[in-house]
Amino acid sequence: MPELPEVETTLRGITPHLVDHQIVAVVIRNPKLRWPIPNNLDALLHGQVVRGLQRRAKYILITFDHGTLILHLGMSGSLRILPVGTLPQKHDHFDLVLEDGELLRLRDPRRFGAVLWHTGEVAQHPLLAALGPEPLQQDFDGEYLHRTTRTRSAVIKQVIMDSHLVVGVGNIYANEALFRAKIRPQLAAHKLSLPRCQKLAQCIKEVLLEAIEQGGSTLRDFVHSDGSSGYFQQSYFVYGRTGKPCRVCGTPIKQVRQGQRSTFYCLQCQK
DNA sequence: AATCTTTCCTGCCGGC
DNA sequence: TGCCGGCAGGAAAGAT
Repeated sequence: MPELPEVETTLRGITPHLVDHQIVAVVIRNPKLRWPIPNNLDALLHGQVVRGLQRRAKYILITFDHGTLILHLGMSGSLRILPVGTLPQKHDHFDLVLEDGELLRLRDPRRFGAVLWHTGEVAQHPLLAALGPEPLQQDFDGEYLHRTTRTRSAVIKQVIMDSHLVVGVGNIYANEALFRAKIRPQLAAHKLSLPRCQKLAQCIKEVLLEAIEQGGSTLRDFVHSDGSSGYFQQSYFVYGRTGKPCRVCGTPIKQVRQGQRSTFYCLQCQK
């Protein structure tokens, strides 16, 4: 379940192992992800040097002189740095082998992830071109949220999870941010006042930043370890806590269904 | 068997 | 009537 904080933590973990290193082989064991992994990647990348890594939304972008490798972890993907020769396990679909004896390995049991190649300006890739602002950047703020929700009659939780409006807010952090902002998830987006939009934008930033910090401390050695273990053991205020007492007021946490997703909230704290 | 996860796509709606 | 933004629902795989 990689949400933005886990993608950011992964990016920070793998970056020093990749930047300035040369690709000596690309291994595709199963190309059938959300879209097929291009079968000419080995020819494209052999001998090329990684120039940099970035994150855009939940995409990891690996920059080369002649193009960009775009990775997405989907719902179940993880990336690890391992010594060359480490035996692949069942869902290890893709490796980038480096000249220094390490490799980057993608594991993705549910195969909703992606490995794509793009030449030219990566921001213009069809998957990236229409994305909204990054939640942690300054151009995402209460004024922006207020302005862009005036025409939106959908419920606020759905709207903050819309990647055209703002990227990187998945189900867990949408629930947590709304709790922190004391806003009912089923409120129509256009009914939120400017002050409440400001509060919500701030809370989205806070929950994501705190999760990134926690990821950084709990997953410091994730690169060589068993992947996601531990990361999502952080304690939530509402997510997954149906029927348990609200950590603020004690009222049992309610669970409802919104757009095929579970929503958790406190009837007392959120209005 | 239902549920959970991400995000793109299709089809439909109402407003102008 | 045609266009468009907005919105709901569906789809993908596998573990539990």
